[in-house]
Amino acid sequence: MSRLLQIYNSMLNFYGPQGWWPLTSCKNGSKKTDEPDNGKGYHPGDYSFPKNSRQRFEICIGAVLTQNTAWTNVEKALVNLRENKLLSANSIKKADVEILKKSIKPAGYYNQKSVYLKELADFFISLKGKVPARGELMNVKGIGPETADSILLYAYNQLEFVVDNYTKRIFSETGFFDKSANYHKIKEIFISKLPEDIVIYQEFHALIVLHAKLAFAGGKTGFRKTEILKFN
DNA sequence: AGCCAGGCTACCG
DNA sequence: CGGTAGCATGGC
Repeated sequence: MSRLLQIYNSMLNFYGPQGWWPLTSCKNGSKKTDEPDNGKGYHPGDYSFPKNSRQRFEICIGAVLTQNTAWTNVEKALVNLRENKLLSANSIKKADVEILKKSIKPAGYYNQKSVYLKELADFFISLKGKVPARGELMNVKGIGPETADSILLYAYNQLEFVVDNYTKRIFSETGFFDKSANYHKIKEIFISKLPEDIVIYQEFHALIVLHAKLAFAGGKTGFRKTEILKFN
């Protein structure tokens, strides 16, 4: 077993399954899967999401809205979008851009992100339900490597490992690769050391984010190696 | 009062 | 090409 897989198993054992991607429109065990959840919207241990096209699209726009932005702010934006009936590709496509901006304002960068959401809606509609290729996803303005992989992994259950700043920071400081390693290089390292398993890809990224949030919490001072090494 | 958050684009040399 | 300023809000 690779060291990365050992770390994954330890983290999963310690924190438990995270149930990413969080959906405001899912309620675990509920028959009505398109109604607002009264909890956080997570579905730990249930890998049957997204259950429909609307949930798939919600993951896509959440992936854009959370760029360099705390998820708590994204949730506020998603609630606003829901209240304004703007959680579907068709409604965002038709939406007045000022209404759209106002809805997503809590998630920040609303001038940029409103354009990104419009582009994303057009693209989503053009897919007609098909799974997008990574390259065409990245041709959509506002979708870079991480957002593309998040969408593919969580919205389309494709085997793409997601590399974010936390992943880079934690695993470079613990010697898995150099700090200068680029996105593709880091992604390849994880892919080469892990089984080809969607659940592992989904949970590992979620666990890394959770762990990083806790390890860095309140802390300016850099990441402490002992925090990740305890999972070794 | 700052610093930070699950990045990306555009532009710089 | 690699590097980085700018984008914006809310939480701590």
